[in-house]
Amino acid sequence: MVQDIRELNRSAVLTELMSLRPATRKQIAESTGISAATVTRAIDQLIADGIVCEVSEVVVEKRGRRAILLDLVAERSLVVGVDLGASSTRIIGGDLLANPVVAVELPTPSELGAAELALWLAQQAKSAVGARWSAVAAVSLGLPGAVDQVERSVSNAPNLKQVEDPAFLAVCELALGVPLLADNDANLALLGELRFGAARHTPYAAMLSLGAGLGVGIAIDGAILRGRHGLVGEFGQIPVGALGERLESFTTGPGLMARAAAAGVPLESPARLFEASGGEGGGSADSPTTQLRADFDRALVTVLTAIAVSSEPETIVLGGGIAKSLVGDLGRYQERLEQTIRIAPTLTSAELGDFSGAAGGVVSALHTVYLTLGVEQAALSALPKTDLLTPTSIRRIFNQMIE
Amino acid sequence: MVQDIRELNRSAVLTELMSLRPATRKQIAESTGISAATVTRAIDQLIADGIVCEVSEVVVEKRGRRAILLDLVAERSLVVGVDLGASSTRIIGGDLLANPVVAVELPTPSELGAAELALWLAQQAKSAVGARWSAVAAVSLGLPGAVDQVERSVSNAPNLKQVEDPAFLAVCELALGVPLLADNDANLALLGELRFGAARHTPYAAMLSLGAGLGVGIAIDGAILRGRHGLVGEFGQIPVGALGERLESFTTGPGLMARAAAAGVPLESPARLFEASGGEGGGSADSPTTQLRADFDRALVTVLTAIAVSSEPETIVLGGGIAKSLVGDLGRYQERLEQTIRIAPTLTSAELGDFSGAAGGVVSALHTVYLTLGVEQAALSALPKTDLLTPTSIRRIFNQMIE
DNA sequence: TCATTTTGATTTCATTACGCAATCAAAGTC
DNA sequence: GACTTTGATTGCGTAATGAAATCAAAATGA
Repeated sequence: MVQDIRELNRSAVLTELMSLRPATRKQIAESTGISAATVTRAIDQLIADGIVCEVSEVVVEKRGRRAILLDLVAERSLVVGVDLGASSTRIIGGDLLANPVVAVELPTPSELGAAELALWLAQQAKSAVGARWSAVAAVSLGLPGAVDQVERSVSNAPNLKQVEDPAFLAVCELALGVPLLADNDANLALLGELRFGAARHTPYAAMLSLGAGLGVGIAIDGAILRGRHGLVGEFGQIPVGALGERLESFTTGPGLMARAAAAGVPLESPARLFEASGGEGGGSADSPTTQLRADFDRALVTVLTAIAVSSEPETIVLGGGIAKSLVGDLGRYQERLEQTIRIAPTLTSAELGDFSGAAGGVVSALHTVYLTLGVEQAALSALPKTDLLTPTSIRRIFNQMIE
Repeated sequence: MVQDIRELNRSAVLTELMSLRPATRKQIAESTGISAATVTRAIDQLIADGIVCEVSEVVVEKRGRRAILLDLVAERSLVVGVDLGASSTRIIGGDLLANPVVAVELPTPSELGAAELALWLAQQAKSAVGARWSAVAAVSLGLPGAVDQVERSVSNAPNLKQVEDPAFLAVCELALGVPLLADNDANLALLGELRFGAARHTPYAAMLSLGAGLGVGIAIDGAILRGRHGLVGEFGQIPVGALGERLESFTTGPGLMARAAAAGVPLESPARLFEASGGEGGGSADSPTTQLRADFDRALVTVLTAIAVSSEPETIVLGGGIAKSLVGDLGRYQERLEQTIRIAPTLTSAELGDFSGAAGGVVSALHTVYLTLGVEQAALSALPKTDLLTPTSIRRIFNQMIE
């Protein structure tokens, strides 16, 4: 136990460095309360381990010896975040500071079987990262379904059935050859937005992903709330309406299409509904389209309220295909929400767009790597502290990769 | 930092003792991994501080020196849990092992103003505990409203408006003269059931309190989920139904009475609705009563589902006045829930009955006292480890107090 | 009955890692 | 060029630990 204290201090020093991020020994000593002597010794160790390096001297117009800035050795390893959607797959690779080095978007070959899809995914990840694949320390995978973290099984993924096959994750991890984390796509999208996007200013946030399915991610004090069976967030299952229809039948793409068909309304795509019904008074009153839209609106306010009272997020981030059609209406929903609940969360759109999930994968993978380096668990929710992963940096890397 | 390690070990030893609870030095050494020498030294300190005492020797048919059992000094201080309901107030006082020493039930003088009610409450608590009041270390108070833990303010308490007045808590704490914790009554009831009642076998549970209001408490891994403004659990605000009515208008006492009146059904009390409409086919089909009951059932399944997907509890405990009328119907709701959601939580009734809230107050107060003694925060969710606070022990003390 | 065995608690002692303070290092200032 | 200032490093005494030896208290059995 007496030698444990050294390990403890090493963790504390590393954690503080990660949070301040470039920092001098002195700063770390001051903010941790650990003596300068011990900080020096811990940093020596961390440098010897190749985890930390001296960057450059601070340039300040001050007397005295220059302080030396320390930082994490970003190139030490890479992580990869993958968002396997029903139609598109996005992959982002980044270094230990979440600086993106790879960003690709591919159509998901949803016709493949479980094992084939797994192999395809592994192949795409490897070829995207290229020569530096050997440096990859972890891959995090977002799936359009409920992921049981205990059993490591996937369920309720109607839009990409094959990932429910236990072989999928097994083959995938085997083919990748590195630790693979799996999670619900809304959880990862929230993690992405939480660190780099619309929710970066608050640790209490939720993500509502509206597209082919309805997914919800909830963050409490920066940590994603995961049920034992990954059921948390399945708000689409809530029965609403007199007939006991599920909420998702009013708000998801397939649900809307089915309802339109039942009402005899021709609808090419869910997006058309939002164009047609427009803002307040588009379309004739009482037309089937207006009715569909009104049902959608009511269901949306219901989910939003349910999310609000279940974890009291400061912000609810809307993402997914359908959310794109709602950007202009956010203010209206916000108003209705404020009428419904006293302290309503703020509604915003996903800033990282289609890449929130993959970006969240990077974050989630980084967290496991940080833990192995000795960063304190409790500090993870504020890490990585970086502003390198932004919509523009992703877009830049993405465009670079295309040519 | 080097002397901190001693404090660290002291905490670890005390925490382990609390979890094993009567335990010998050797057991503690083994389960903490701390050397026997250090455990002895830490225990010496704890005994000197009057926190721990040697109880008796273990009686085992074994050779060798007898091990000495250690335990917390239960009489060191008392805590009090108060559940201030709109109609009844319950008070339980217990020692550091949650052994109840006082249990009373009083009609709430709801006609009093904020300050008067506070004084009345303090007076009742003091007189219930009697001569040992000076030993009271903390009081925890459950209120029928949302309690903001940051601002320490109460809101949304329509059934006992005066507690929203900032003066209420201030006067109350002042009059009590000991630290006062305030929380939502459903949260405390959950805490009570979680440690001593229907949810004692799982750390993932929720409480649905149905009575004059609708309150929900959520526990994640044994810890009560509290939003910053205490809004978590206000599931009654969720709009359901085509007219956007709030969920609570279908399920709370006042809501049911209002709906009955609107439908022209004479209803003496909410309980009558459940007698009248009975199980599956009581009353004539399509009668207003049947309709009311059907609306209630649908709303109930909606809340239950919303609770289930928001935190994935293993058990949902039903408490409050209306829940008493539902005891016989739990199986039916359970079935409907299982049809709605894949892995449905188990529905149970509150085992501590009307005293869950006060019992939870005892737990919550104990937690703060434990923290001051040096118990590790993370261990609190499994403490106190005791089986002294039971429905029967409460009832026994309660009856003793009456004569 | 008394040495022996067994098991729990305590004490002894070498080791470890810390923090304080002195010292060294590297800059600007006068 | 001596002085001052500020950051990093090193020497040293102290505190707390763990392993092992010792003590304590019980049952066993010749």
